[in-house]
Amino acid sequence: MRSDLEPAGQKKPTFIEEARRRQIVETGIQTIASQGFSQASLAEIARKAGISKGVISYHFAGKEALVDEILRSLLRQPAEFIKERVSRHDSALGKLRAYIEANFEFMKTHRDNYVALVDLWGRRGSSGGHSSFNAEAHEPARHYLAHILDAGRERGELRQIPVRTTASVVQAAIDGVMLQWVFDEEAIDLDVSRAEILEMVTRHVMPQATGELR
Amino acid sequence: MRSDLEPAGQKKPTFIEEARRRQIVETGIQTIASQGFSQASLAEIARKAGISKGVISYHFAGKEALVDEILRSLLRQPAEFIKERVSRHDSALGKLRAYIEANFEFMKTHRDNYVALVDLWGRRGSSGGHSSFNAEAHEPARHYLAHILDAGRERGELRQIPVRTTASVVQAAIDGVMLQWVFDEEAIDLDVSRAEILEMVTRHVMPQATGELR
DNA sequence: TCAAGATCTGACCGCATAGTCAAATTTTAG
DNA sequence: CTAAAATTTGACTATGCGGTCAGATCTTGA
Repeated sequence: MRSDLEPAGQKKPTFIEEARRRQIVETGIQTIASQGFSQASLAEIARKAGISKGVISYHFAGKEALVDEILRSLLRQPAEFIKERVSRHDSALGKLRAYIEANFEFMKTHRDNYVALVDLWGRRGSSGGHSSFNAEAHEPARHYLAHILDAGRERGELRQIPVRTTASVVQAAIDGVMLQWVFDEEAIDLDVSRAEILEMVTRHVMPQATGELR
Repeated sequence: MRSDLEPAGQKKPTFIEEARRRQIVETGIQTIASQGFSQASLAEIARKAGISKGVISYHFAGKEALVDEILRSLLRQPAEFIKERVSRHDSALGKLRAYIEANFEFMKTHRDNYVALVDLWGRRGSSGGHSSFNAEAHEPARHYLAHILDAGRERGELRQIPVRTTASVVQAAIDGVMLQWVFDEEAIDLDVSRAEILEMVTRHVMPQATGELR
């Protein structure tokens, strides 16, 4: 018998347990990306994974729990990649630019992740209320960016920008392009969009260039 | 008996026909916005509208057709509002700024529209393939913005920017903020975000300027 | 080796859904 | 006014879903 309710933290996540969960999550992402969430039934995911439907119920408390795990995976992967890239730089501007570049680089190699993510954006809890998952999901990114900007502003490296708002807008530009690209891959050139955002944002936060303090 | 297949165009959309369709579409939007698409069954929409479920089937070919009409409504309304606002200006910069401002103004007064829209973004056709609806939906906005920018560039009013890409990025920033706002109304101040985007975009497209206001 | 637990199977259940339809009711038009 | 057409009702069907479960199979550890 398995239980999600261990006394304190995880007790013993079996080898098989971990592997199966990973497999099911991964297959779930692929299924959502290729057929849409509405077609991603437990039966279909199980079929694609080559396992019985009961296995999913055995390893996950329910579909809700599986989708939560999928969402966590979709958010964790790019976050880790981006943080690593940002950490290679010291200056605020370098970090900011690396943040934007890493976002686009991850996009290019993980399209399915974002197609699935957009598909899950519309999700709500079973009850009527809003799922706070999405709200909490984008907050860390804003906070992380704001931290970078704030450090640069303190050091006089950047303009006196409203860091929280600027962080929000920078993330918005990235997300917005990603959305258009998910909807129509042909219509958006990620490299060109990345360069444009980099230029625009750099102009926006730099103290001099051609502009000056607000 | 009613038929969607008239010889050429609509023949005679009855009074009741039009009114009922409007009512059902509007109730559908409210239902999706308040309870999520997954809870927006035909039965629930009918209940909220105070009509029998069969009425929906009578006036719409199926749920797919209803959702298509809802999407068209969600896209048409802001588009009309924004175009009117933009048309009041003559300069490219004026039109560009009016475009951004009108987007945010419409958002503030029509939150349900955007909550519903985000909920419908993940939709696909019943078959596996991608719904081209979303792809086609954002294209007109990009085209419209690009037209404004191009005119301004030709006239020397704006920098030599890549108009299509800039249009895409400007729209992206708006959409991205809208998304964050839909997910977490408290976390986003639309007025502040609007001002920030206006400043950033103005700096980006202006030939020189040291960052002044309109 | 072998018992105990972990994992898996496939049939099954209850339920919500989209869609149908004959009959009832309302609106239209001559 | 009245008959035909348009509209509405509510019960009905078929389908697919998430979830359950008894029993089969595999893994582990002493």
